[in-house]
Amino acid sequence: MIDRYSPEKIYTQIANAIEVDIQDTFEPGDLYLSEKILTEKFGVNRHTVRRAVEELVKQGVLEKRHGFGTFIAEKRLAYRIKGYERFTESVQANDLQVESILLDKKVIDARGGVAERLQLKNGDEVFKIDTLRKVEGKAAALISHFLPKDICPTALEQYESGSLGTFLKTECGIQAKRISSLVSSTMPNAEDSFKLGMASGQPILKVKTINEDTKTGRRVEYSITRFRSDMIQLEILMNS
Amino acid sequence: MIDRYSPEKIYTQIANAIEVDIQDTFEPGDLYLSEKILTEKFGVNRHTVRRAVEELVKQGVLEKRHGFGTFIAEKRLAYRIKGYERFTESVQANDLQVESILLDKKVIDARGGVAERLQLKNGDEVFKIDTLRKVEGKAAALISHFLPKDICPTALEQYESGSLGTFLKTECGIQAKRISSLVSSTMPNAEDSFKLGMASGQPILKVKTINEDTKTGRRVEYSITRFRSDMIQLEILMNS
DNA sequence: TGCCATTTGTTCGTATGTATC
DNA sequence: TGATACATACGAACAAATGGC
Repeated sequence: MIDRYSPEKIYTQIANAIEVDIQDTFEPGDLYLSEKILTEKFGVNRHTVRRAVEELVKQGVLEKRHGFGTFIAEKRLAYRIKGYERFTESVQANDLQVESILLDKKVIDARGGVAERLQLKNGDEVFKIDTLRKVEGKAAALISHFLPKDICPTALEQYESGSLGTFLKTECGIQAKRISSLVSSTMPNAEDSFKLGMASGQPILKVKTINEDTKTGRRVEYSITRFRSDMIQLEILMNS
Repeated sequence: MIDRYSPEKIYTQIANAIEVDIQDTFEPGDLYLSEKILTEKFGVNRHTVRRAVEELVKQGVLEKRHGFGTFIAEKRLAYRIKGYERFTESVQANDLQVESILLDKKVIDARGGVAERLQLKNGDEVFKIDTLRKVEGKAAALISHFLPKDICPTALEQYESGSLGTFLKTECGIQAKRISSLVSSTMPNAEDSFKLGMASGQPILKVKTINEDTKTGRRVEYSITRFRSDMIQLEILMNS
C-alpha cells in the first residue's frame, strides 16, 4: 500500500489512497474511518495519517468533528451577484430559507479602508453592525456592515434582524445599490472560523462591497462578508 | 510571554505574539526569525512554533521557503472583472507586465460540467488548452480553456502564447464575451500548488467563466482559472 | 564543483487534554 | 462514568532545499 522508498511523501500517498477509497465506497455525509484504524491500515504513525487527512480537509474532501469522527464532505451552494440583487433575494431564489441574526452593534470611528470606501474623514463616526446569515439553519456567512452615522441615525437602535438593505429602505427611505465588490480568499481567523462552525483548514470567501444611494449617489454602506467556502459560491452575471 | 495555564492554546498565543512583533519591527518582504530562534524565544517545542507559524501562513501574514526561511508576506494585486474585459487587459491597466505561457494543449471528449456549460453533448470533442499567467514575472494564475473543436479548428495547432481571447479574434474572427463567472475558494491540489509556486496552506480563488460569441450567441469558451489568493483579488464593478 | 552550516519538512515515539456519545 | 476519537504538546532523528565558501 505504502512505498517507503518513493520520493513521494508518505502522507501524500495516504491522502491519495484515501481519496480513491472514498470515491469507491463512501457517500457525502458518511462517517469515515478513525485515525486509529487508518494508522493500523497503513502501518504508519498517527501523526502521518493526521497529516494526510489534513490535506483532504484542506481540499474540502473530508471534514472533522472533535471527539466524534471524520466525515465525507457535502456539496456547495451558489450565490448570485448581479446589479440590484442582495444576499437575501439571491439565495431565496434557490428556494432556501434564509435568516439574518444580529450579533453586535456599536459606534466606532472610521479609519483606513472603512473611511476611504465610505468617503469619510478619519475619525468620523460610523455604525458597525455584525450579522450572521443562516441558510437552511446553517451558518453561511458573517457580515460586518459599516454605515455613516448620519444617513439613518435610528439604525443602531432600531435594527434587530432581517435584511439590512430592506431595513434601510423601509425605515430611512434609502434605496441602496451595489456599485462594486472586491472578492478575495483567505484562511479565516479563529473567531470567524468558530462562529461559522467551519472545519479547520477551510478557506473563506471574503467580499467587500460598496453600496450607494441610488438617488443621491452617496456612499451609504460598506460591508465585509465572510462566506463559508464549502457552502457558498458567487455567481456573477453580466447584464448585457 | 506564554501562559501555560491559559485555556488559550499555546500555538495561538505564539501566533498572536508573532503578529504583534511583525507589525512593530518588520516590513513586507523581510526575512523573519527561524524556527530555532522562535523555539528558544518562547521556550516551547519546535512543533509548537511550527504550528503557530502555520496559522499565520494560512492567514497570509507570513510565507515560508523550504531550506531558506520565513518571510513577512507581500501585499496583493487587484484583478478587475467587468463586461468585456479579460485577464490581460485588466491587469495591464495597473501598469503591470503580463505574460501568458502555454503549458499543454490537447483534444478531449467533453463530459459533465464542460459539456453542459458549452452546451455540447457528452463525448463531443473539445480543445483543452492549459496556460500559465505571469504578472511581473511571477506565476499568478493557471487557466484551463475549453473550446468546441469546430468554432476555431486551427486553435490547437496555431495558438502558442499571449491572450487566447485576442487569438480567437484575430485568427478566427470570434469576438468572445463573458456572460457569467462562478467564483469559489478552495485549497489547491498538489500540482496546481507547485505550478503556482504557492506557500502551502494558502487557498486559491477559482473562477469558472463562460464566454459567448457576441454575434451568434453561441458558447465558444469555458475556462477554469485558479488564481493565487495571496496575489490576486477580483474586483467586480456593476455596469449601471 | 563539492562540502558545510542553516533552515524548513517529514516521520517516528509518547503523553496528556478535551469533546462526544 | 467509561470508551472512543480528535487535539495539543513534548522529544528525537533524519531528509531535503538553500546559500555561501
